Amino acid sequence: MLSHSPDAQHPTLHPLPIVDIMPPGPHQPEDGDRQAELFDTQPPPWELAAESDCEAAAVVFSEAPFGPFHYKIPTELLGLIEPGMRLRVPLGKGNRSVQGWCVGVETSSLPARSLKDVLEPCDESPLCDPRLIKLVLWMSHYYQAPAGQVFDALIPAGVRAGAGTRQQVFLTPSPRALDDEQVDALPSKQKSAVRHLLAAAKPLTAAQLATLAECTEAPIRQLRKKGFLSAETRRVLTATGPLHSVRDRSAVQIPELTEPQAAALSQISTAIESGKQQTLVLHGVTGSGKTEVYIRAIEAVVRMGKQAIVLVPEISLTPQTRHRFQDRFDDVAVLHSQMSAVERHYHWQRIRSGQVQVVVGARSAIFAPLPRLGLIVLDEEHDASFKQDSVPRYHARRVAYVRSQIENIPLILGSATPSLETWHATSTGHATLIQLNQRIAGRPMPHVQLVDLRTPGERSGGGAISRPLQNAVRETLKEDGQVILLLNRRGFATTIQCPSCGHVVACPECDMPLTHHRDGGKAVCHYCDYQIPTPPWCPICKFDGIRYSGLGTQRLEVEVKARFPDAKVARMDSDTMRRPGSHERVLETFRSGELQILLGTQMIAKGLDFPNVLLVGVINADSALHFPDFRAAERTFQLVTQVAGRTGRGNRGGRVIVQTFTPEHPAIQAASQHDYLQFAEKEMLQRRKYAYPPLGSVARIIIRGPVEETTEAFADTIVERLELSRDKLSAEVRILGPAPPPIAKLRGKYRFHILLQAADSTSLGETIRQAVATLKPVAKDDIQFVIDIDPIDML
DNA sequence: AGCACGCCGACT
DNA sequence: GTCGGCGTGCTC
Repeated sequence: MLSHSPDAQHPTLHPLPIVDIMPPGPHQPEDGDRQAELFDTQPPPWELAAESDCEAAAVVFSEAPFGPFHYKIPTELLGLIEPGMRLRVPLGKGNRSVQGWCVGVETSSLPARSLKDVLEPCDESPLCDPRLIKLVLWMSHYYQAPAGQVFDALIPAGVRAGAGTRQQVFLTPSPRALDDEQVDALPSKQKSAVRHLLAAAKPLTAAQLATLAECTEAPIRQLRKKGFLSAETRRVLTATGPLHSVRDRSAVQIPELTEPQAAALSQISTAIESGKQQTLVLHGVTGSGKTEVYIRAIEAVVRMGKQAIVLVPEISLTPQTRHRFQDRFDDVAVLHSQMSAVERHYHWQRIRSGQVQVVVGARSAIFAPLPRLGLIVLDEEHDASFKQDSVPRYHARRVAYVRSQIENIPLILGSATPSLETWHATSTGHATLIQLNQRIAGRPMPHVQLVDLRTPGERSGGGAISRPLQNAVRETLKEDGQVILLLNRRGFATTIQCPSCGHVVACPECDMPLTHHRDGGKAVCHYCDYQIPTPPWCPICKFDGIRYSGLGTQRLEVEVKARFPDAKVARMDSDTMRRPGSHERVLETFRSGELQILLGTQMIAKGLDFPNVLLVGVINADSALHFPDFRAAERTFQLVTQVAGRTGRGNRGGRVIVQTFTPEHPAIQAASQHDYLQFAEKEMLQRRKYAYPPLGSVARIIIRGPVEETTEAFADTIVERLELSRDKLSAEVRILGPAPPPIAKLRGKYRFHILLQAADSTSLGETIRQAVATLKPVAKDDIQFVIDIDPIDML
């Protein structure tokens, strides 16, 4: 790993650059000094041999040892090797040949003897330009992931493998072929072939030339042997078939901007013209027309001859979304998850060649190699899918910010419910706030009614659907309207809530809800492992029917079908939507009006625009609220606000019913009043109290192994080392755990996690880096650990 | 990850 | 005495 093995043994070479970029949020101290120290080690004696000038390539690998290691560029390869290419190099005692990524080429005085030679380049040209390499090195450092693995995340596998391409031999006339006398002396077939090749004025394959000259390949082989033709091998695209379709744009209607949209656009245009990095937060209520603002901003960028990236949550990448952009720009590359390796490679090449104006895609589209990037847009920036849950565990929002810094271009973060990180950045001057407070066409926000489930009369016979919601569904169906019912994620975390007063049993140290353990009468905190015996009655109101369980979508579906036997119902959750395309099929049926009730988890809360949805019901707002995660209130607010935004999109208005045991909770109150500001201010106080982000930094280390005891013991040793490195750095870092996470056992492995908190991400990162530097997974017990910087959930 | 080194037990 | 177990460390 780049940062795990600082280049201490090669002080005569430049250490790898670490991008000096501060994330958004509170100001963080410069750490240049501390980083300089990392490289400031005495050279080993074997390095001090006679020096001579040479060029060296710094190389990182995707597998251990991760490097960076340095290799001499042999004279025959001078000028052919550039940063961003893959190289084949010898590694280890046996000099086995491995592939690595070149991250730098340096001319310096080197102990030439001690370096091995690069064997060969694997690419004709770099797969990554210097700015993207800078981004890779920043990610590798910040997320503590091997740089080689970051490259693998950056460059699609299809591109690395050259999917859809083939090595082909191309023929060009050699000097001898230009000599008319010599050509005239050739046999007729050969003469004709040379003439055709000269006339073609471009390199041809043997097969092509044979067709042109109406001969077989035999005369062409003769010509090569006689030296009339020279051959070069090139990789070319051989895939056939429609790789991208062009849409008919003649009938496209361009909507007029509302006044607030025009005002927002003019602020964005100023930023674009400034030619500087700037972060703009477009806070627009659901249905306020943010996408049209993005499109206009991108049009301005395109007029300047530049290009843009639009990132959207995976779930929003529907044909409708891509058509909105394809309708307005000549050349849009849409990167979606169901793409084949060949398609991906094809679009990647098009993007890199500079012909694409706009790239639309999910998380990984932030790495699109546009040569003249002028703007990055992150729509629904609060969405959790922007965080990758495998190495490198990056957040596209932060990576987008860093890329916008490297490229020196504006970044637009858009949302109806901005993350508190983003919100906080607007109050510290790291970002500029732009508001869109009104829906387009003067439509009102839907009315939100809270149903207090603590009132016994509201619940009907122990079911999930209260009397008011049941009545509302009935009325809506009678009016030929459609209904969306939202049920929160499946209840694997069983929190303990009193059905009488709504109280939730929480940890005194972390303010996290305790969850009930199946295998004993214990209630446990998943942050710090605080434990108490499960209370038999409510500690506040003494009610003795305290409950522990959640509710599943299947059960709800049965209930809905029983109560509304005449309605057509469809269920949408991760279980029923496993097959690609099934998602879109259900939505299409719903749009057509064939279905009356759509039932589902969060995936139905986002971005759907169905004018006939007159009622949205939230079955259990509390299960998200009492999830053991410091972002639970934020999630609840976002969820309720977003799902409420699915109604009132036509001329018939719409309403929302939210069922809850705690209607007085600030997140639920604020969501019911469509009041983001109220929510953000209240929630910020909570975060401040416990120094949770954005008022502090959080990291998490997950340890997993097949045996519970040894896994926990390893977690304990990590904690010891963390404490040691914290004290050595005199960093103010709070270390919690190890504790069992909400998912304590996954795929047969026991899991533990350690949580770390600090005021600034630098000291937190450094504490982990040093603790883990010489630590390796216990291979014999099959115990592994993962570092998650800025975790987005704690499962 | 792979490969060497090295330090203890069972064999020709 | 040596062959071989796998714990530890290094790979430019």
